[in-house]
Amino acid sequence: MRNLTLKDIATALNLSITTVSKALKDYPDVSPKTKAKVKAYTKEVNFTPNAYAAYLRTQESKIIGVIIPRLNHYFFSNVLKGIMKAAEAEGYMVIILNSEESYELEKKQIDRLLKQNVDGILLSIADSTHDTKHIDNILKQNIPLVLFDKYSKLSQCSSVIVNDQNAAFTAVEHLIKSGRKNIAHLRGPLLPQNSIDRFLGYRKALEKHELPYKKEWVFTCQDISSDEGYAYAKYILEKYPEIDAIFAVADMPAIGAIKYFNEQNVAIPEQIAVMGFSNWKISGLITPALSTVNQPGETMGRKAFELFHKELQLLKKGKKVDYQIVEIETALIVRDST
Amino acid sequence: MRNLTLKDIATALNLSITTVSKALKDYPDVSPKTKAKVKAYTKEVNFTPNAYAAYLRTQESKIIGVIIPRLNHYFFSNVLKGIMKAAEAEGYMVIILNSEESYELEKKQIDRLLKQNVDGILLSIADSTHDTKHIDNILKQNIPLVLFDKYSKLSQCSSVIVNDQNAAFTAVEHLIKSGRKNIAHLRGPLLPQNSIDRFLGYRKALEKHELPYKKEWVFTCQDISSDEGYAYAKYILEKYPEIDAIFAVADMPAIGAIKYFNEQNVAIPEQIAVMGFSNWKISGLITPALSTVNQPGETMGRKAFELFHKELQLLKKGKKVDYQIVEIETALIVRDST
DNA sequence: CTTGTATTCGAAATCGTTTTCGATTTCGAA
DNA sequence: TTCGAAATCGAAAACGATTTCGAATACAAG
Repeated sequence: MRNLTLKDIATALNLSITTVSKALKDYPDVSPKTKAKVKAYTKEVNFTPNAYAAYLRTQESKIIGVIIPRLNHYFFSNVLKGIMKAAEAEGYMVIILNSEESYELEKKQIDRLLKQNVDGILLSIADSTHDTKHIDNILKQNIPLVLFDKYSKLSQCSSVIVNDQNAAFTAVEHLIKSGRKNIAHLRGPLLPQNSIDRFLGYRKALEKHELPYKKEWVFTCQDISSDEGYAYAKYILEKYPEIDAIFAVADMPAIGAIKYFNEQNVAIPEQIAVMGFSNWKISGLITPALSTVNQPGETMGRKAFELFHKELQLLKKGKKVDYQIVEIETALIVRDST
Repeated sequence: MRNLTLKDIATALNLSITTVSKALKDYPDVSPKTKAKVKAYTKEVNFTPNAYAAYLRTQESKIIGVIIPRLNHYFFSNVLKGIMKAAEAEGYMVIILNSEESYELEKKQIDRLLKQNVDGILLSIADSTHDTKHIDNILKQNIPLVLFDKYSKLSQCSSVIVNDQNAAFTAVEHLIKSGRKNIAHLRGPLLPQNSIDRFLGYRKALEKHELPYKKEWVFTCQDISSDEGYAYAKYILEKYPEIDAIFAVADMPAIGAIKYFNEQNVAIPEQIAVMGFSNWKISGLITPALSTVNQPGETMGRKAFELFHKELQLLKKGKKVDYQIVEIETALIVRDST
C-alpha cells in the first residue's frame, strides 16, 4: 500500500510527470483541459505530492517549531491552541518542544528545530535564559522568529506580548481603590521580563497612590507554584499580620495562598484580598473565586503565527522584513477574592 | 548561511560523499582511521544529515503524530509530556494535532498525518467517534498506531489504558465503606469506552454492596465540564436531597459540584461527599480538597511511545507485530471531600 | 612473480518533486 | 500550402542523502 507518486498519476493519465506537477500548481503553460483532467483524477485517488521530496527542491518544510517553557500550563496550552488553529488553516504542521524553563534545554531544542529545517520558530523564552546568543543565531540563519509572552528586550525580532506593567498596575490599583493599604507582592523569578514588568506595575501603583513601598513585602516565587503561594501566605500571616492584600505574579501562587487562608479560616477578601494574574480556568472555580487579569492566550498564539507567516512571505519575495511588536489587550477580572 | 551537506564534508576531507555517509553510519567497510576523521570533523562543524533527503531513501521521517481530543486538559498535557520526553530520547519529533472531540476533525487530522508520512500515530479517540474505519485505515497502511486512554475495543491495535472499571469500582466502594448509601453518578458521554467503564464500575460497586441502582441518579455530562457539575449539583440538592455522595466521571464536574455546594454552605463531606477522577493538579488545591483517582498521564505517554517504537522496530525487520494492551495502575487518592 | 582474499573506497542509481529550457504542436495569417 | 508565433508539453537537472555493487589497493600465500 505504497503512497501514490507523480509518476503513478502521469502514467495513469498518459502524461509526463512535469505536466502533472505543473497542472497541480496551476502553471500557465498547461491547457485548462489537462489541468481539469489532472485535478479530477488526483482528487479521485486522493493524491498529494510527497512533502519531503517537495522540500528538497523548494526548501520549504511547511513545518514550524514552537518552544514553550511548560507543558502543563493553562495559559501556554491556550497559546498552543491559537497557534495550531492558525497553522492548520495555512497548511502548516506544528512541532512542539518543551524547554522546562531551562536555558540549556532551550538552546538544545532550538538546535533540533534548526536541524529539522522548520520554516519558522515561535518561542517563549525560559525563566533561566540569561543571554540571547542562541536566539540571535536563529535570526542570522534568516529563519523567521517570533517571541510570545516571555520575550526579550534585547532581541531584534517580532514579539507578541501583553503590557504586563500596565496590567499589573491596574490590578494593584483595583486593590487600592477597594481600600487596601498594605499590599504584598508575590513576584516571579528575577530574569524574565514579565516578572520584572509586573513588579514594576505593582510599584508604580503604590507610588501613584502614595503608599510606601516595602521591599520586605515582596516575595520571590522561583517556580511560580501553588506551594510557594501557600508557604508565603503562612509566612505573611505570621510575620506581617497588617498585610491586607496580596498581588501574585500568577494565578497558581494566588491559589496556593487562598488554600492556606481557607484552612486558617482567614476571611477573603475581608481580612486579606488576593489577586492573581492570567485567568486560568480554575481561578473561577475555587472558593472564593479569584480576581485576576485575563491574558488572552489563544489570541496571542494566533497573532504569533500571523507574524511568522507575514515575515515568511516577505522573506520569500526577498523583501526586507522589519520586526514588529504586537501588544494584546488584557482585562481586569474582578471576582470574590478582592 | 546555507546548511552543510555531505558534499561539503566530503570535499573538505578529500573523500567521497559515499565514504562520509558510511563513516557516519558506522559501515564496516570504512577504516577506523577515516571514520574517526569524519566523525571528528562533523562534530567540529556541527553537521547532521538533512532529514528530508534522508527520508527519500529510507522512508523514515523520524516524526510521529499525536492526536488528542483536547489541548487544555491537565491529563492530556501530562500524556504529551511523557510522549515528548520519550520521543526526544529516541531522536523523534512530535507533531501534535487536536481533534476537539470531533469525529470529522479526527478523520481529517489522521489524513494530514498520513500525508506528512509520519512514522507512527498515537491517538486518543474523540468522544463523538462512532466507527473505526479511519483508524483501520492507518493499520492497513502498515503504520504503527497506538491508542491511549480513550481507546476502542473494536480496533486491533496496541493501546495504553487504565482499568477504568476497576478504578471506578474502588472509588465508589470507598464511598460506600465510609457510610454513604445514596450515591449519584455524573457520567460522561455515551460513546467513549472509559465513560462506559467508569459507569459499569459504579454499578458493580453498588451491586456488590447490595445498594439499589437507580438510573435517575445517573446524570450525563456531555462535555465533562465544571458547569455541568455545578448545574447537576443544584438539581440534585433540590430534587434528591437524600443523595449523600457523588461519583463524577472526571475532576472537572466534581469541582463544579463542589463550587455549588460551597456557595450553598452544604457541608462536604458531611452532608454530601464528592469524588472525582483523574487527579488534576487543581483537585488538591480547592477547598475542600477533592478525593479522586490518580491517572498517571506521563507514564501512559511514555508507554505509548515505547509501544510505537517497539512495533516500528519489528516492522522494519519484517517481523510480524502483535498488538498489545498495556494497563497502567491507578491509585485511589483520599482527600477531604469524602 | 602470480594468484587469491581482505580491506577500503567511490561511481552511480535511487527516492519524488520542482523547474528550467528546449521541443513539439496548433492554428491563424499570408 | 507555408510560415511563425503562441500555446502545450516533456526531458533532464537539480535537491541531499543512502546503498548497491564494482574497482582498487593491500597483503599473504604459493
